[in-house]
Amino acid sequence: MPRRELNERQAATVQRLLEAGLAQLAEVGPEALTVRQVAERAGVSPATAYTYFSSKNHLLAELFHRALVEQSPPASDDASATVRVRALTRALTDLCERNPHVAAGANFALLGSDPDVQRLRLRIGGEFVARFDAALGESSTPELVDVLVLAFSGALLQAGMGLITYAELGDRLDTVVATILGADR
Amino acid sequence: MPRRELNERQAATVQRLLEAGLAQLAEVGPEALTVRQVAERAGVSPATAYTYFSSKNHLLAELFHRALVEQSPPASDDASATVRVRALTRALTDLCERNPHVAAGANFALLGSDPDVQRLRLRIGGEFVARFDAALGESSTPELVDVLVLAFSGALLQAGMGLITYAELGDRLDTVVATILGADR
DNA sequence: TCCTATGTTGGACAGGTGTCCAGTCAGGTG
DNA sequence: CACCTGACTGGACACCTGTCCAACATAGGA
Repeated sequence: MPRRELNERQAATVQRLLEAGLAQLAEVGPEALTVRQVAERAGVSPATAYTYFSSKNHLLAELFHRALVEQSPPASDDASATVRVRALTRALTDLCERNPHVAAGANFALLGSDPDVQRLRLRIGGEFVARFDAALGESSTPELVDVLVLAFSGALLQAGMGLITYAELGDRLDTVVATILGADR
Repeated sequence: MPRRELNERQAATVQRLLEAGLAQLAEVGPEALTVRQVAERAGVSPATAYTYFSSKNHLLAELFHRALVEQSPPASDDASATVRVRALTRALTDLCERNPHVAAGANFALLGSDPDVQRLRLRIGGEFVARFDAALGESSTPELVDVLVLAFSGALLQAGMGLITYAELGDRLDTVVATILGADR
């Protein structure tokens, strides 16, 4: 499986698959999306799609991962940690709000046991930790980062399950951040 | 679909299905589990299984829900809210630790869009909220309950994804609870 | 005793997943 | 120019899910 070191032609194929995945996701949502549809949309055979993405979950997870890393974290230099962390959660929830299907797709895709999904899961988790740590700045402690990341994942989960909308998520997390950091600093 | 008001015979069938589900879950895990295997194990036809459980996810979610409500929350009357909340998280993580397959099953089952799953999701979410609220006692505020439930779901999620073990979960949540309640009360 | 409601069955169905592999096709190399 | 390597194809495969429905069995009422 040539998942490393893609040549130009392969990279183009992957690109087309990702774009087709995005389009298909927006049209039919993550559950109804099928790998074969995406392949057809990308003008590629299903076998080829499975050459680059080991599973539907892998494809969905990759779409989320791309969206995440393409959005660089806000470089807020406000004096208050609360403000900086809120800027971060806002940026992340806005991302989900703008791409609700991608977020929803990631939601169940990331639970898969496929090794490729596992890899992405770790990357995404690490990215969250790094961003919260950076936002906390000198206020950062392992405990605070941990709580923030856990609460944030929990919030994403609830949004993914449809208990709250991604729009409400932003406001709700403002309160959460205040509650966690409020008395503490 | 007679999902309400089961007569004795039906209740017995459901019971056998749930027990078979539990056994199968312990043997092969949530992903490899198939409805037809469970039906066979229960000595029942697949069609019958689908009469009572609208999907594999529904079955898994029901197993978790039963485990949850069968375990009554600890009636700790310690003076400190932190201690009481910790007693609660301990009880919950112990439950998951004793039934890791059930917890893992619930983990992806509860993300499903099946209406029956949705119903259970709300019930389970409500149960968490009620228990945290009770554990907080007079210290309870909507914000605190919210943060605790979010962090707790996030933690369950991470455990379900295999980032941490259910055993570590207990210790980790002790720290989380302290961080959230620590300065605040 | 017969009859009828109702729980259960078996098997077919459409559609999905992920795998496999012999075969095609184009571009760079000798 | 002929060749070969490597990306891509297409179609079959095993197995899953969830649905449907005519047929069957087995209670309890007439």
